Amino acid sequence: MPVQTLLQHFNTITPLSLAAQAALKQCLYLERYPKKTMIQQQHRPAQHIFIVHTGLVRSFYTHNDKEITASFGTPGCMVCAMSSLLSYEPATYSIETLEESELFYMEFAAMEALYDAHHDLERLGRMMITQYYLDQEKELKAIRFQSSEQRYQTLLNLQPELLQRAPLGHVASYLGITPETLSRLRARY
Amino acid sequence: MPVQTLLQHFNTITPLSLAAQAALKQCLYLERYPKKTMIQQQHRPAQHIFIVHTGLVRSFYTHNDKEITASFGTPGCMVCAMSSLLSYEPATYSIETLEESELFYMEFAAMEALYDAHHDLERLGRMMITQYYLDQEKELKAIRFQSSEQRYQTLLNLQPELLQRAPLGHVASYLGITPETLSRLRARY
DNA sequence: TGCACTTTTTGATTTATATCAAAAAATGAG
DNA sequence: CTCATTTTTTGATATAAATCAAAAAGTGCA
Repeated sequence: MPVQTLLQHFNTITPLSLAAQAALKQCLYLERYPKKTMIQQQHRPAQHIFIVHTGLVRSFYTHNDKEITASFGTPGCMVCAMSSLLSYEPATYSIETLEESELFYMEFAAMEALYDAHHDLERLGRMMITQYYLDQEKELKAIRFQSSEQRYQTLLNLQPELLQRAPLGHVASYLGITPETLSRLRARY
Repeated sequence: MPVQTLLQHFNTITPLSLAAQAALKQCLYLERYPKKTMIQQQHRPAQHIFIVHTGLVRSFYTHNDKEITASFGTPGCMVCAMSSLLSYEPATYSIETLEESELFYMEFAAMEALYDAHHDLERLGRMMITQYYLDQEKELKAIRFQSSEQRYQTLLNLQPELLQRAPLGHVASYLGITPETLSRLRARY
């Protein structure tokens, strides 16, 4: 039963009471989506948090009519239009599956309602956003101080399969470089 | 009584019970520091959160032996070695006053202890780190998509006084450019 | 008040990566 | 399977900003 695995995972972030776990479980759904399904549309209110169970998704936004990949989601990853959920404004991010995927989802509003009733879930929320902050800080420093080549190599070390499974253009914008530059980097390993 | 103003400010972020306010008040201290005082040293454990009451401070880290200004703190700003507080690792950030300043400070450990006792303070913590996340996201996009000149002009619009009060080199690294480039930008307004 | 030291300015050169352009390869619908 | 469309590769050129270098201006201490 996969929901149980997910709760287990949350429990390692911060211990959750049985009541909190039960309440959370009530709000979590698992669904299968075909390849190339848009599960969150730009300009519509962001409502859901997704957690990848199987498959591959990406979140992206547009800048000067170009799609910029913000993140890839592999099993275990939480993917959502974070800034829109947090600010309650229409989403600037879209999310789509790149492969057939099974995703947990829950209403963000439901999560917020649970915060009121369960102090430990509020703590979970705090710790998760904290982790997002720390990861983003790393990303900021990578963009500022590392060359295209260094960022490419980091990805190659940490998630080599992404370069096979995701189109080059998506990976390029994720790394903050043009497809041409990534193609050339790849040519000389 | 300035602590009262600060509590008021927190109250606008999320409503705090009187008990929570009283507990928080117990942990808050106000102190005056002369210009150029290091209030947080790199490599030492980060222990405090500072909130600027008067004056000007900056937080910075070193990269390739160069100091990089991470943020400036003006009255109302919270300044801390955030990532070290959150990760419990020795600070990679230093913090110093650029002018004589009055700062509120509190032990981060005390804040964490208060989280256990006061759900509403945990919420305050969650909402504050959330705001940090959203601000950092803006910064990341500015670095990725805006030119030096655009970032300079944004600063000029939002905090023109910083260019008078902080040394050019500090502002340059804050903007992610070299002092030479900033000097040239400034020359042609 | 003068002198060492630091910061800022100005100029010349280099460089990484974007942009523009077009060919080659891959993909997918009918 | 075939053709249209999209993606990737390859090449030539442009450019913003870094780097290197040195002069000028500013700062503070003795």
